[in-house]
Amino acid sequence: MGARPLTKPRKDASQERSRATVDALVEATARILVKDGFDKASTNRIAEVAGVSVGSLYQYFPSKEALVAAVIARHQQEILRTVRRELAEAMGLPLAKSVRKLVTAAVKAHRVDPRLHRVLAEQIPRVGKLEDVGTFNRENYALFRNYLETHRDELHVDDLELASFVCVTSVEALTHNAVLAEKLSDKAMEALIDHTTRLIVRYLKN
Amino acid sequence: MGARPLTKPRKDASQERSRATVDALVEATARILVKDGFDKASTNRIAEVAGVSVGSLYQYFPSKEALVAAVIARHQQEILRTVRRELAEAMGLPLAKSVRKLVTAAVKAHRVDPRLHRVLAEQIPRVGKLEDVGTFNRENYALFRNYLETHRDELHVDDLELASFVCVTSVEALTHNAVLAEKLSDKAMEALIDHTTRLIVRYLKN
DNA sequence: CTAGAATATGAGCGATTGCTCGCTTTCGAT
DNA sequence: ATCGAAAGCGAGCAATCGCTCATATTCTAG
Repeated sequence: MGARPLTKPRKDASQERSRATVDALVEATARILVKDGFDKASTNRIAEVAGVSVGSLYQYFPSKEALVAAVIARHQQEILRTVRRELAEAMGLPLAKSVRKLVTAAVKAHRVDPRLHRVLAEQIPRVGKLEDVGTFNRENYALFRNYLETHRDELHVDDLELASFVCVTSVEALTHNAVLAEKLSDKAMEALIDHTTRLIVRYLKN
Repeated sequence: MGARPLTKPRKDASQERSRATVDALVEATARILVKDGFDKASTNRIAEVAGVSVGSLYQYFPSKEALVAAVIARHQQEILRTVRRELAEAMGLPLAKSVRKLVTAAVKAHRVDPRLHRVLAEQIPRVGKLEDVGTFNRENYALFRNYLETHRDELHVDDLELASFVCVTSVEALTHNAVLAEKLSDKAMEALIDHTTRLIVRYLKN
């Protein structure tokens, strides 16, 4: 018993100096992850890049996984903020207009830090049971399901559960792949948004 | 000059004994990948599981990457066989019927070895520049684009390039996630196919 | 039968990994 | 000025990694 989870901080920083250390460590982890990938992100190197000793690292993070978990949490926090901001404006609009808002929101979310997002998407499955990740995805998912309920009378589909899965999965995949292409002009990006919107609206409407 | 690619076999096996060794190594790699993930697949362990010495491993594979590349190639080979079989029957049919065939083909492709497929999808990006992977994806992509050309008059969309991206990405993501859920009944699977077909057909048609 | 080519072996190298622990420095409260 | 707690340090350990190489075994062709 008492096997403490490996993703929780070892102790929390009370003084400001230590909070700066923690920040530097998370930031260094993110930067290494983006620049060189998961494998090259050793604890020694993270500490070095953060300008901190390994010992200090292990004062606040019980494992390498915990570091990555912290990076994920920070990134998701940022994304959720972005999404909610866009989402609020969409709720009142008619279906076609609001779907477009949602798609735009998804694009913006992926643009928060595309390269970090890519690495995390690839590596998250390997960071073991990471309760926050599942929670985060369910939150996104539930948010959209709730949106569908709101527009229920305008929809043709019967199974809202399935419809949510279809929409969220498609939009996520499309925006994810599109943003990672990087070399897209604004023109191309808008075309992508147009098509994605059309895809979803036609699927839902009758 | 002369920096030989790390994914090509070091030498090819001419006798049958050595061909068996190579097979055992690839098979062992696949099994470890599925059971314990990429990180746990050390060359020493692969050799051990294959019932072969590390030395023999390095006679045929110049690096760990080459091993994984071989697993990928074998898996893709199997998938391509599955897809082509289904695809041939779809070409003549009207849009609605043929799209359904294509979606079914995608599902079957993902069902060849779902758990291996998952690991590979996660790890492929890390196996460096792996020319065959890109080639494989483009083949899939081109195949569908070609299909769209065939039905051009039935379509509303103008930009076939973009339309291919939208369709392939969506269907791939939907089937991938659905198959990985694993606990789906046949009933649920059919519903998923229905919805995916509807999604694509409505998007394309006018 | 024999020689040489093909194949197989595994101890072990140098490098790197995640991480510990004894110790020092800095801080805040008195 | 003092002192305990908080924070920081970094040499270095045990484990593991990918991989080599000198040696041994098995095959095939003449």
